[in-house]
Amino acid sequence: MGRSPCCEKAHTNKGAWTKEEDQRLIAYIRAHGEGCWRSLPKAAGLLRCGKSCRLRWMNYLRPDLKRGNFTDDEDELIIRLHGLLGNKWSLIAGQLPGRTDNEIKNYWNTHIKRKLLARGIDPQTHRALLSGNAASSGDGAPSNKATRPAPPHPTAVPAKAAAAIFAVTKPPPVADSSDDGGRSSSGTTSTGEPRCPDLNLDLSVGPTPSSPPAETPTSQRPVCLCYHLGFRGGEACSCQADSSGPYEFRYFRPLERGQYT
DNA sequence: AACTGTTCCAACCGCTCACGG
DNA sequence: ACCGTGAGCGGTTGGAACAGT
Repeated sequence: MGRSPCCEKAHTNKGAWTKEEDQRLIAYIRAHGEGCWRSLPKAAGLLRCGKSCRLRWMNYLRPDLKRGNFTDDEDELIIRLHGLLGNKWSLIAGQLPGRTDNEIKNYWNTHIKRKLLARGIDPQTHRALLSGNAASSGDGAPSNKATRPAPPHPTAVPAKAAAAIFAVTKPPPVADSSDDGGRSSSGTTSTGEPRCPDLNLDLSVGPTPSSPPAETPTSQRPVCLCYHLGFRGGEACSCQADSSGPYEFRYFRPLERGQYT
């Protein structure tokens, strides 16, 4: 049995891509678009595995990629999303336009893990580490955020549930976005620029935006995802919550390709 | 300057998922 | 319902770049 190999290994290049290979791949995708990665290498005249072409394009050559350092906002969002989703890098990347799953995964393993450990937080469970090697290390970690309690259910939600959470839904009415006082997760700064220009999420939990819950018992109310992620009290979302949880919830939607630059 | 250890990231590998026949 | 195929995902690795001695 066994799977057939994804490509003819004997005649494929491996390792770092050359500029010429990059140019060929870019030119081909510009001309024909993405799709059918298996046949792309041959069609594009590349001695590469289709998977390798896809990876190179997705992680490095795509024109909408944002290169450069992660911002503090992105850091915090990644941490919270990881607390909710676990190692679902592609889902996390879906909420960070211009960032790739591979990039986020690398960044997590090289930076954020260490950052959390310095805060005294276990990067896998998002719970406080046992005293002894805890946050007191004082290497400059922000204090407020370090003391935020871990989410109630820190382990990853099942993949399908996670995918459902991030299901693309109909965007909310435009008028709705104008009266949130710039306090949503994609709010604006005093200069009118988006405070978090890349965080235009449309995460739906429960009913779709077109059918908001009417009279729902508290225990059955849909949970605002930004609330779940810790953006509360106007920190980054305008959900109205009282001691029993959020009454209103916002729906976030990943930007369509081309909506961001 | 030379060597060694560490960090970081691009790329690979193998597995699972989704879909069409 | 089942099976085969292709796409996508997450874990891991190799090696270049950098820092320290």
